[in-house]
Amino acid sequence: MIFDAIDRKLLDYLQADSKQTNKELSNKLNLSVTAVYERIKKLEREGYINKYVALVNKQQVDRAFVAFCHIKLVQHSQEYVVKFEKEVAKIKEVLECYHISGDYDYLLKVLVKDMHSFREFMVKKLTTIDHIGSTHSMFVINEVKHTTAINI
Amino acid sequence: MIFDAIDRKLLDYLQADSKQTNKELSNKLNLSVTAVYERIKKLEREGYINKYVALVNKQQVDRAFVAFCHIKLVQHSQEYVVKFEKEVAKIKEVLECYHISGDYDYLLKVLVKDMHSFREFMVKKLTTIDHIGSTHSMFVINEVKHTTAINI
DNA sequence: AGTGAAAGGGGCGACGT
DNA sequence: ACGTCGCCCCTTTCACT
Repeated sequence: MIFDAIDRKLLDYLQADSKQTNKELSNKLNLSVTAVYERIKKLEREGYINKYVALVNKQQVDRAFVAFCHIKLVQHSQEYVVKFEKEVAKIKEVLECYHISGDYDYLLKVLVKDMHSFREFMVKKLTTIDHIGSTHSMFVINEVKHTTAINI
Repeated sequence: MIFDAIDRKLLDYLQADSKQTNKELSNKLNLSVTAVYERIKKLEREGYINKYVALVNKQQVDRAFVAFCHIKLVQHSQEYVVKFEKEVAKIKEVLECYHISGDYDYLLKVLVKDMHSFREFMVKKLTTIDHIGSTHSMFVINEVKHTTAINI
């Protein structure tokens, strides 16, 4: 499949604002509305675009406290790993979880209301998962940059 | 302003799929189309919804290699901090940058094509920024969970 | 792949409850 | 705050290039 400079621009625009009309996009890209429409459908069909979502302001919904948690398992057997990953994915405060290289096994991004809620999260949710060896938490002091847009 | 259970559900639906029509949403919420419309406009107006975006499949656009970089500055003077933050925000491979507590000052999320591109990124982009003391990189082996949706 | 016209549906405003 | 009505515009398809 062809993926040219126009497609790249289109993805750029859609990653910045998916509510633009095809007409607006057609102006920016110097194409007809139908051409834009066809290209977008192609990008969706071929899996370039996963989905369209609304991004919520975390301060507004009382989830302004962001923490990253490093986690080490006591053992790395298949059984422990699978179980941990299954359990952690269920926790709603955990937006992201990565199996990573380095001193720790996992890195989690956690969103809660405040430090008190974080304590609750640690005690009642995270550390109730079996086989966790040790954890190390880092708190976000300031969000310098945060985008969902991949620059292609 | 009132923010009830229906608004919560609405945000939930829109965070999962923002391309749903108000008609579909009205069915799920047992409301009229206009009521849904008014509520969404209210959520946008009050800043609950920041924006609507397309989420791109990183494997499809050759950015499947994800790394987290810890960074320590040589000094923490206002000048160094401001300059570092300004420079790092400009780098297109850096999707996220957080000022954090702990041993290191910053945590970066970096998206590149492969290990070779990562090296290029480190040598040509990141470490050319002044005042960086030390860095520590962790590579993502597996993405266990990754969502943009905040569970309210 | 791109264009333009035509049909169908949804966004959005006015008004009513 | 929610519901009904109606217009306009956008999405989507079709025929043609």
